[in-house]
Amino acid sequence: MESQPSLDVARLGSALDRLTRLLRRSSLPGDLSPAAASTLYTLVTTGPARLTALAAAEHVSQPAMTQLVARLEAAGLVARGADPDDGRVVIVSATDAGRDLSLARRAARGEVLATLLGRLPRDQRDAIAAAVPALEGLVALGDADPGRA
Amino acid sequence: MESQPSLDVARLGSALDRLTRLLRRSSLPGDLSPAAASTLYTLVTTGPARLTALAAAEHVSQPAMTQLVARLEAAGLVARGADPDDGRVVIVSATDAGRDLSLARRAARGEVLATLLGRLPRDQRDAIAAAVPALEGLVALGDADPGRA
DNA sequence: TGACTTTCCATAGGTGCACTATATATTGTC
DNA sequence: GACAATATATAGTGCACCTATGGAAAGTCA
Repeated sequence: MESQPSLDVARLGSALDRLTRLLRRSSLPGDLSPAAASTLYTLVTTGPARLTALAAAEHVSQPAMTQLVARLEAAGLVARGADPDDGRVVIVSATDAGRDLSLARRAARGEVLATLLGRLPRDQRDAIAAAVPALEGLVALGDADPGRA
Repeated sequence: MESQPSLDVARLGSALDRLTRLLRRSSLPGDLSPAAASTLYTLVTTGPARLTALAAAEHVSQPAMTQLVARLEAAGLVARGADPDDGRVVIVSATDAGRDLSLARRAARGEVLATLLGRLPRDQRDAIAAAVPALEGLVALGDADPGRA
């Protein structure tokens, strides 16, 4: 463990956890479960996907994704289509309403974050801004290596 | 909104969300639900508390906290005690086993984070280290103002 | 071609964990 | 000693996940 005194992973982990719970309980439009919101977000940002691929991407079982998509479809947020080349697969895509809702939620969460950030001292705000690419890099590493993370 | 081009709140929010989900699905000892883990963590770090206070702190209903504490008690992680001055209240405290488990989970999550951080370029790692106090400040702001966040 | 295996999705049954509404017990007030 | 307020427990309900299994379509090979 190359533990650097300047980087306390326990503090970082705790702060990340608490910050996310803070954002999660902020009121967002749409009343979606975390998994539903994440799935919709994935569909909006990366385009249509088949059910099994979605389940893998969201780390839920395939039956859970079938149910989740059924709920989203009932809410008019996604549509199910057929693959012309393979009669088994279901192609899930976000509807216009789904896209709008996802973007609205993203914007609302951004508002909350922006409000909090605006009350932070300038140097701390700058420190967070400087860390954003690094945090994204961390996520990319974790996604690429699901075994360890 | 004083939107600075250097701080994309949407990117920050997305990165935080994905990072937390990454950490959440990493295997931790104890098999606790997120709410249970958070409650145990609160008890370990801030000491014994009454049921209603715990429910408020964790943002769940009082019956949900009653159930949660019952599960934690059955697992031997917390103990329920009486208040000598008020026969109605239940004082919940972490047992030694609960304290050990919570610390072990915190350490395990730190390990995962440390592993990921170790594979990040030095400058990015430094950027995250520099942002830790600011992230903690953000959490403090959010906790102090539950209305907006 | 026809049987076998694989892949993709749906359904069934069960569980965990949250919620609202309500009951019970204790405390403080008049 | 009623009465209101507070702290917790119980009942009933619903959502969202899981494993196990079923059925349909596609690929494989004698």
